[in-house]
Parts: sequence; structure tokens; C-alpha cells
Amino acid sequence: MVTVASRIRLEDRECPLSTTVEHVGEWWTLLILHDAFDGYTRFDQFQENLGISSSMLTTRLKTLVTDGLLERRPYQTNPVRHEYVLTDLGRSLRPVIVALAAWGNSRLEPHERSMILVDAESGEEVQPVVVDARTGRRLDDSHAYVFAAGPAASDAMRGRYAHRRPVPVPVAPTAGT
Amino acid sequence: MVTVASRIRLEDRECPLSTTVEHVGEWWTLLILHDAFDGYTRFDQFQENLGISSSMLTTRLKTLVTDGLLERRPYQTNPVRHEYVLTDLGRSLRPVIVALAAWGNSRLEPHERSMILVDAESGEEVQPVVVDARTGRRLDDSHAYVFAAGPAASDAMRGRYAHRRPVPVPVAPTAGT
DNA sequence: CAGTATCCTGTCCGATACTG
DNA sequence: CAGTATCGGACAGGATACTG
Repeated sequence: MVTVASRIRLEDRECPLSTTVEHVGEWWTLLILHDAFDGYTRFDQFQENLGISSSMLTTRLKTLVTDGLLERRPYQTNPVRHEYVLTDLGRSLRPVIVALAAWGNSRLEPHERSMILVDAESGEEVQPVVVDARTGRRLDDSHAYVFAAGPAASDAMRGRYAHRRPVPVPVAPTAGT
Repeated sequence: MVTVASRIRLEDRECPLSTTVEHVGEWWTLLILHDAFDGYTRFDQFQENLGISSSMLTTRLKTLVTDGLLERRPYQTNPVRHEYVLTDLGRSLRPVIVALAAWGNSRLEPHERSMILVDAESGEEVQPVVVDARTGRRLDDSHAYVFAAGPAASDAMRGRYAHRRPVPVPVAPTAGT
């Protein structure tokens, strides 16, 4: 019953991963959001920063507004002009963007990084990591945390996690390749 | 000169966000990775869990192996059979998956969640948040942290962050919609 | 400046059929 | 069981042209 219903039918999936991907799955969506986090609000700013075609930008902005991630509001009235600002919901995606960017950076030496996250006051680079809010422990790649069926899990989802064997995450013996 | 070169040319982008999206941008890629984190390693397991077509699964697995996120290795030899296990690089994507799933869950009441991340021993649900590893402070939607040009930033990237105005993240006055 | 409309291409993806 | 090969549809996205 989702309106857009992207190419694979994710509506009938209950995985929260799919839910998120459904909203930010299009490449440009993420990049536009990133622009928004950088303080940009206007059509031409997005267009210039991203090099996106105007037609695509129109489409993506509409989706973002429809999804409630951006709010479109007039900022002048003679010829009416709109700007696009993050909603609370949109802002809540920040950790996702940060995590995504952090992974990209993690594959580079510090001096190779072209975009970093910094403390707004000190200007010092921050190291984004994902932790458990209660314990502060890193979730990283440790085996200490696993996905599991939640309260609202369907039978299918429960079946998925029925396997739960002793070895949670099989890994390749050596590094990559 | 990237081999796959997905539809929009991301190779010429230096944004770490784009880099990540280039690797996990395809819907199935993320979901396959998620399966791998859940301990699944075999073709038919992926296929059954995800409901993906075999041809697509083949393609995606190949990409994942090529990208160094999964390793394909034989687990039996009479008829040779392969399994797909996470490499170190692949495992390093876990925080990204977790962050993505966490956002999906954040939009639901706890009792509505069908998939959660739990402590493997206690079984207690964990609350994934993104923090600065050095200070432990949450990166959330606060204005305390902003993206900035890194050491390797191109002129374009520097230009992008030259604006840095007093208000880092414009927000909608009220909540959403 | 801030878009909309139209055409076109690439490719993601499912469906189906086939193989050792 | 673990895939490969091929077909076709849907749609993201670029390019271009047009509007107030």
C-alpha cells in the first residue's frame, strides 16, 4: 500500500533495513540529504553541488517531501520561491549518513580523506562509531551482538532467527581476497 | 575506469558517502550482507531468506566477491560447492547495517519491532547510536558536529564547505509535515 | 531563479528455462 | 543443490527544451 513501491516490493517486508533503504535507497536521496545537513536549502544549490539534472532533482525532492524528510516552504513571495529544509524525521537520518560516510573514510588513510566530520567548535575530526547507548560498548564487528526476532516478528522472521547457531558470524580465515 | 560504473558516475566523486553507496547501493547487496551477518553462507539460504531470484543473487554475490566484501570458498569437493563468508572488509560494514536498521526501528514503537539487535549473551535489546569514539558524545542530529573538507579535498569539495554559515543545519520550525 | 515536460538509455530485477 | 543464460519490464537518471 506504499505509494511509490520501488522496484522490488519492499512493502511486504518487515525488515527495518528494508524500511530505511526504501527511503534512502536512491543514490541521490542520500546525497541531497547530505547537502541539507551541510546547510543547503535551495534548488540551485543542490543542483550545483551534486551535478544532478534538474528533472531528477525535482523528482527526488518531491519524494523527500512526500516521505516527510524535507519540508518545502516558501521563502519569498513576489515570485514564489521555495526552500527545502530538514524535518525532524529527516534530521534523524543523520547518524545513518554519518555511518555511511565513516565507512567510506575508514578505507582511506587520514590524509587521503576529502570529507570529514568535525567538531563544530574545535574543528577537530571526530571518529564516528556505533555503540550501544546503554553500555557504551562498540557494536562494530564483534560477535557480541546479533540480530534477533523482535516482538512483532512474523513467523518468517522468527524462522530466520531460529537457526542461531554457536557461530554467529562466519568469517573468512584471512583478510580479503 | 571503475569496472561496474553504476548508473551515475560515482567514480569521479570523492565523497566518502558515494564510495559507500557504490558498494552497498544496490538493495540486495545490503540484504545479502545482512544475511551473512546472521550467519548464513549458502546460496539457497540467501535465496530462501530474501526471496531473490537466482540470477540476481548470482550477480550480486559476484559483485560482493569482486568488491572484497564476501569470500567465495569451497566447502565440499565431490561436486564442488561454495559458500560465501564475510571478509574483514565485509564485516566492517556491520555498523552501517546496524545504523540503517536502527533508523527503521526508531520509527516504530518497541513492541512493533520485528527485528532487533540484541546482546548475544543476555539477549537484551541494544540501542545502537552513533557517537564520537574519542569523547563518547552522540552525533545524532545535534549541530555540534558538521562535515568539513578533509586534507585530500579537491577545490570543489573545499568550495562546498566554504559557505559554513552560522546556522549549520536549517530545520523546519515545527515537526514534520 | 526554480522548476516542468519529454525523450532516451542503462540497468536492476523477476520469471523462466536450463545444467552438472 | 548451486548455479548460468536469456528475456522482458520498470524505472532511475541524463539531456534537452521550455516556462514564469
